[in-house]
Amino acid sequence: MDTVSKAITANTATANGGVRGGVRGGVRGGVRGGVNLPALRGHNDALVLHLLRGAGPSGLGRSELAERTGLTPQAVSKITARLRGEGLVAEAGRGASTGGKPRTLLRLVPEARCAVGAHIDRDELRVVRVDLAGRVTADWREPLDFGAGPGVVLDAVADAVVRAFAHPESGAGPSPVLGVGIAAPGPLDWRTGVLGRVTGFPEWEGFPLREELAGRLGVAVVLDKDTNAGVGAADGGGDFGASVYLHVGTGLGAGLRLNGEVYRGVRSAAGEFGHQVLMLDGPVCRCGGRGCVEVLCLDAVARGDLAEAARVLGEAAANLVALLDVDRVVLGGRVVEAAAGVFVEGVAGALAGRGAVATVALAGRGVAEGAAELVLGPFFGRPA
Amino acid sequence: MDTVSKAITANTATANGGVRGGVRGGVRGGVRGGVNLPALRGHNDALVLHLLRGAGPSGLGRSELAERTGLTPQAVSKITARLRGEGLVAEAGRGASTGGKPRTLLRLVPEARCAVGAHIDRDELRVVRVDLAGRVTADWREPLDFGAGPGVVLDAVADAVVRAFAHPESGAGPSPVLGVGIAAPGPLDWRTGVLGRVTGFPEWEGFPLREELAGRLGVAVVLDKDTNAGVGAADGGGDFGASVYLHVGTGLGAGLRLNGEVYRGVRSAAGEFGHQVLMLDGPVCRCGGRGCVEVLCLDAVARGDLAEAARVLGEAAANLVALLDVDRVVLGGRVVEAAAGVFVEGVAGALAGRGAVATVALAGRGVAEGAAELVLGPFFGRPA
DNA sequence: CTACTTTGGCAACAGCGTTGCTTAAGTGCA
DNA sequence: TGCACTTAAGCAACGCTGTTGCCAAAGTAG
Repeated sequence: MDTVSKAITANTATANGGVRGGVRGGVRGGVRGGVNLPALRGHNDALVLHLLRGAGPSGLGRSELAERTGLTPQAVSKITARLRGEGLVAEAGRGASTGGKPRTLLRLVPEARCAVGAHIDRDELRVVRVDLAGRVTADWREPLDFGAGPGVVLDAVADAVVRAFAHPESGAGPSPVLGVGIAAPGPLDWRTGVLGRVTGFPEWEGFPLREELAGRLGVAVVLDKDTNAGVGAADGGGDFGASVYLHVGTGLGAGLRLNGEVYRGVRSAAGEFGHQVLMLDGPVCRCGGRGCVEVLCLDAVARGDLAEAARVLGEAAANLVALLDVDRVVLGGRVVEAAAGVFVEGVAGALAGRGAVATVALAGRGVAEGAAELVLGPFFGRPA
Repeated sequence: MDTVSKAITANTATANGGVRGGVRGGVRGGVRGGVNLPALRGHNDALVLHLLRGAGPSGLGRSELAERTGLTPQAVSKITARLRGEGLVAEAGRGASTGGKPRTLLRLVPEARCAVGAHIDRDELRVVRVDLAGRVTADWREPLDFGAGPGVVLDAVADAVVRAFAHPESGAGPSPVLGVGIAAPGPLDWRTGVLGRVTGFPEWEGFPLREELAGRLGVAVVLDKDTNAGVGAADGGGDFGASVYLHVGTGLGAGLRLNGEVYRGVRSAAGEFGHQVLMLDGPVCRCGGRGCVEVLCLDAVARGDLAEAARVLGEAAANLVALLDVDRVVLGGRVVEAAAGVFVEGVAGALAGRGAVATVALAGRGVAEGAAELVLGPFFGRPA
């Protein structure tokens, strides 16, 4: 097992509440553990890779890396030499001189590794293959009947992912795969990878999707709610901001990204947005409550009053922005996509003066990209 | 400057967005930086101290520390030897044998250092001195007119804190002070320590409270909103839970604790709870909005309808619990304290079946204790 | 052509946790 | 009482990390 496979496997194990030590990015993360030299090295390696990823193809000089990491230039030289040896980093020409020897620029080699992301939706499967820079190098799309149950769906997903494994990178052959990220309808337990009671699909309750797929595919698999993958994709680069992804489809859901990390809550249940009460003693919702955003918003959609639906969504979003001091609100889902302008305008209106901007998610494969980011994130040192 | 002063000063500097490296607990934290050997050592030291703090006076064996940190027993021996040399850790007898040599227990020495916390309320000042275990070793209370402005208030706070500095620990003399934590009415910028526009007290806007106090006192000062200090105190021990502190006083505010850490948002403005809209197009609130929790709840209180106030508060709390997947809701503030039973019952009712419990905060000095915890937290490796 | 500045590698070093081994201090059984 | 076994914990040597001191390389500025 090479270093990278070990890293992602161990990281996944960490996500599972287990092992630590000796992994790239092993210092930060949920488990409050001790740090030894391999963990230290993994952290610094991942940090440098992360900075180079952010710099793009033009790259960064060693001295800039030193300044931004707080390490000495000599330490950066050693770290980058290591990473060049692994093929993850390459030289990218020289920068402009600032009065002395011009710096040698370094860049991430995006083709060195790749990740696969899959979005299991209620009626469709989307799979993407992305390189280390997060760029989509191939994508697939096919109909899927989520209600057909675990057996059928698992076959379809496994087939599509294996196809993605074999897909050649631009020019050369396929890169080593870091792992597979899966986005599925919630609720589900992110730590164990077991599905919960998905509304309308009781046959999935308790199904260990992550474990089953990992067994079939033989690589690390990370499973998360589609809304969490969505918020990860919508704002992949930001280090510390807070953003919210609001999904309006058959229901309303939210993905939260706080301090630059997806927030999942103590039971993986965070982001329950649809049943926020917005009108005390209002109309009865299918959840049994009264005056939930979902019933107010979707009823308005059903009546054809999109402006009212957007206003309701905006008010709920404003609550969320005020409570969590959020930067960005990203809207997505089929209802929004069908009338993006109306919804963005309505939400932006409610958010006026609160310091947050409303945008609309790129339709289609965004959630699948976010699923791939579930794998890339830990590789670049984000807490698993 | 001794190691500890250096640690807390540097940690405070980190809170301020600046320096890193060579500090206790230097590995985790907001700034995503490189890790060198001193930072690694600081992290492991802080981690061991944290575990010993949680174990209380009975202490922990070296092998348990090894297991819980993931480090080797030998590494733990070296670390604890260092900490014993600094007087922070001491032996605490022997544990029961499990078939071999019984383990030598180690415990935190709470008197080795101390911290001071101050709660600046609108009409009262409370100051506590706490030891490393978080126990209050002395507290003071005096009337304060926050509206008298920065000059008068600063004098009063500085006097009270200096008095706390000199207070002898039980038995021996005063312990070295790690720093001072200040809780003040929000809004304020936690990173810079500058106050914002506090409702009803325009003369405080833009006042650099943290800097001014640090200059006068000559020690590290951390400033945070009273609600953030409140949530820190309410659940000081928990490592990973999520809890919310809801304060009902002249207004409604919330402190959020997510993944075991106080969440402050991108502009230090998180926890804006009072103006969550709970009744679309409801009664007009002083904030200009309509149907905010604050106007609904406080109007009910004014009418003497505490049950309705509690119900409204409960519904808003339920929104928050659902959205953030929170463990615990802690209620505080004078309105709650005046009728704790009614409010706990009302909120607990709304929370039924959501997996969160409602409790009431210890009245009085709780926020000041939380302020002291702002200083202790970084010492034990919590992100500053 | 001659300073001067900046970059970045080489070599020696200090300090971290780890490994291998030894000693200490108990339990359990004959 | 004696012996084997188990667990705890320290000593010494070690490997590997980033750091420091030094020097060569490669530009700019006059």
